[in-house]
Amino acid sequence: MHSDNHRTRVGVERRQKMRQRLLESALQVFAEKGPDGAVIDDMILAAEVSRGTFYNYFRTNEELLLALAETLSDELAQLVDALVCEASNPIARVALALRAYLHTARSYPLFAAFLDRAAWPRIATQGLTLQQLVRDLQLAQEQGLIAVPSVQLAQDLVLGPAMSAVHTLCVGTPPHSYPEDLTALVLKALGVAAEEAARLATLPLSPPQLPADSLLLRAGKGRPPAA
Amino acid sequence: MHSDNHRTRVGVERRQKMRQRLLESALQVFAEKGPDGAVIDDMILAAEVSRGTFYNYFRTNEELLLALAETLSDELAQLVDALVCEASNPIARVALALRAYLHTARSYPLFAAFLDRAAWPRIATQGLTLQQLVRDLQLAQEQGLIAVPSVQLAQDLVLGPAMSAVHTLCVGTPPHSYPEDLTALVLKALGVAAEEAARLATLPLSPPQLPADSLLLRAGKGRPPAA
Amino acid sequence: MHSDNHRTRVGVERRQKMRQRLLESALQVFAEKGPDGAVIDDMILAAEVSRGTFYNYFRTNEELLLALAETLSDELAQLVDALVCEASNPIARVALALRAYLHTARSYPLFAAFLDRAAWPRIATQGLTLQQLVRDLQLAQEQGLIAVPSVQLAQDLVLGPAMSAVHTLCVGTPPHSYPEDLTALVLKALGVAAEEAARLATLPLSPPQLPADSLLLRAGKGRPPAA
Amino acid sequence: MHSDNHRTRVGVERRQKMRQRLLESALQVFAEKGPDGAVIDDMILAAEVSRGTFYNYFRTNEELLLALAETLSDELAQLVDALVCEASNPIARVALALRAYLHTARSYPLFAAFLDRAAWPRIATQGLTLQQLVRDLQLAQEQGLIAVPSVQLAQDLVLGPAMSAVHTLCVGTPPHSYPEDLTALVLKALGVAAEEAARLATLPLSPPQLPADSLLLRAGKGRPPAA
DNA sequence: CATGAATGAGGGTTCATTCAT
DNA sequence: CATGAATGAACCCTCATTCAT
Repeated sequence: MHSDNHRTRVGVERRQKMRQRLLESALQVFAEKGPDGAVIDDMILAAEVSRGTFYNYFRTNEELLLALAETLSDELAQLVDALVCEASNPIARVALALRAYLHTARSYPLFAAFLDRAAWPRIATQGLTLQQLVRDLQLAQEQGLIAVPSVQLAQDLVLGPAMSAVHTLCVGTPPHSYPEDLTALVLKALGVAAEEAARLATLPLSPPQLPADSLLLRAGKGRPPAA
Repeated sequence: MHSDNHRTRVGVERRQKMRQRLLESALQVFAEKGPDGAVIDDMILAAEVSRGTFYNYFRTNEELLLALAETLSDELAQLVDALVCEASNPIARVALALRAYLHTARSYPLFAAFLDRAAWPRIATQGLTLQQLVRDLQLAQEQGLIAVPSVQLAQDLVLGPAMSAVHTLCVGTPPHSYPEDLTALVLKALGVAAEEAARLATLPLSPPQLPADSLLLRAGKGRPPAA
Repeated sequence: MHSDNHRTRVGVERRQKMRQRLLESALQVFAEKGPDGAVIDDMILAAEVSRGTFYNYFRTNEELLLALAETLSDELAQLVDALVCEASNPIARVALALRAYLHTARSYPLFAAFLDRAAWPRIATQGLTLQQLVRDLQLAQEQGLIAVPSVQLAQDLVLGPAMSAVHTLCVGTPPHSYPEDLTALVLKALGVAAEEAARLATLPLSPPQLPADSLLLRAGKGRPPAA
Repeated sequence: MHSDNHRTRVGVERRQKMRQRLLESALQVFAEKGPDGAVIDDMILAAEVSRGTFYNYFRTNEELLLALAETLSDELAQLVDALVCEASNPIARVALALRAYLHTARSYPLFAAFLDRAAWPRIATQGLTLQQLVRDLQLAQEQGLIAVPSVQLAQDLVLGPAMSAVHTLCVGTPPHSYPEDLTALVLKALGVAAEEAARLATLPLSPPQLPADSLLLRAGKGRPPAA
């Protein structure tokens, strides 16, 4: 029958909607209270759903946190990939990714707060789209684009400042060029020559592309990304 | 009478002992479970004291955490100060402090784990002896020893990698020269010339001096600091 | 849809039931142990509910006590009002209210015990239906039906003996006419002439009317009110 | 030896002092927090003694409460007896006792607060010197000085208003003649003729005599008893 | 005796999870 | 599926009591 398909499809859509609603609320709650301070009551109050509904979608708060991290990770990966695919070499990709990450954190304060409170080390390590970045560092090293004693060290030199900068973005309003400044200096640490670092850190950045139903867009209400 | 003084002194000493015992256990527990996973029961089990005793010394777990952070901060500050006082200029002091921090983290895995789980951003920001480091960065900038767009940025470039490296130390065993390698690259990021960075990152480091009743010594049982 | 209303209504009813069950148990427990001796465990044991359920209805034991006092106060007020509305003048109403109060205390020993243990001064003052009584005393004074130096004094002369008599009812079995005897003498104290006092203290008292779901009825299982 | 006696005597005196100090503090604490809200910590803080010392004098808080009630009871009895011994007949003694009780409550607010919070029904019944009053009521009835259906009823008509008046004294400042007014009306309730009641309620009241080390005097700092 | 640290039972409160409607 | 009441384990905190010094 046709109506069965219809019923099913409508049902699936509604399920998606509810799931997104929960993720959206979760982002706000986790950003505000941190992963250990947030309790299920906060979630259902924020989402204005019943307790039972929560459990129809997630079995624990931890599972919700992971789902949220995964969703954000995917969106971020999309956003970064769109930029990075244009780039010819690995170190340029690293520079673009780092800047995109910081710009996103600045444009979406909830995202930044979430990263600042929840991400480290629980999340950052395990997923938040940094796999590609690590691979690019590896390639850059192999291709002689950077000169570091070890790729591990390169990671600490990229991720550490990134993390720290997210915190800075959360508690203050650093100058407009902060992402680019930081990127340039990080590249210098990796052994890129000063002029090349400056160039790579200021490559034109096409405006971020987020899917229409993006969590960041919905929850963030983001400030307009810097012109 | 003399006995009153004696009684008082003995009492004070015993109180100190118990307090240290609690701090010692707390370091282990916080290192293992993190500040949000640790409950008071963990503390009193680890310290083998009664529940009431806990409350005779600390009103909440949070207060214990702060006391612990303060104690560690003080010890670390002592340790760093002893090294740093020899240094002639601010940027050399930054290099020494960073290396000392990482060496300490490597020598005392409990300390590293504590930092990795508890320190960011709850602790690192507010106290863990980084005040001096921030001041030195400021001075270095003023004296033209480093060249960064802002001191805030310099902070992110020092503290971020430090934090990240502590995590690396916790989960793996990077090469022996990791602290020096990282320090050299961080200095390069700050604008120090490569040779000067290498020199500053390998200044001789006198062995760490900890007070006899040091928490690190007692709780850490630390590996022998690398020769 | 109709089912939503139904579901809601059923839910509300069940909530009411549970609340009444808790109040009923609370009356027994408070009557037995007093407001300061009763702990939440006593409540949940008596009501045979879980600890969590208690907190779904009341946040603290004190809040339960207040809710109970309010409920009893309301029932008592209803009961008294039904009698008193027949009365033509304020002093007659005072007499009827006083007698009704004592009869109720005698008919419902749990109520008496509760009053004896909990009521003074925590409850009596603030609510237990005595507002009307105070107003009637005021009116009586204004209309010259009683002659006392102050209404405050009149209050002490009515409420004091009432309270004291409740205690007497709790610990012994005074003669059948105790409420009427006491009422007559109290009226005399207020300046009512002896014969008039006797008359007012023995006006016919229609049988008490309690709502079907009355707490007194359910918890008290009351002795049959004296014929 | 003589010194042994000396040592013993000095010791006994010091014990008395400490005991009185504890009782004095206890009166303040019980008056403020009530018997169920006061904890041993309150006592030792108020008395500025150590925890151990408390237990050298009283085994529990309840025991302290009883000792305090007994002490106050004794002092009150002394005070009342001194007045009452002059009185020729039982009903005059009742009047004097009631007035003395209320005057004392007014002069010593801590005493009044203690009675208001602690006395009923825990204390009043069991000791606070009302034995004599009950006996006098009995005698008065036997001698035909009062006319009440039962002595029990007479008790409720005297003690109830007394209690209630203490509360009134605690929360407000009734007119100066309140004790006498109340006494006169109570006597009328008991069947004393109006003029006789007025006369008995205004017999001259010699100033209260308290022992030099009276608890009331020390703790109360009493307002000067009304002229 | 005075002291105050140590103890642990008792009681309060939260919150994740289940389940009947 | 959505709902929200019921549950109880886990935690937090207080405070009476003991006891070595």
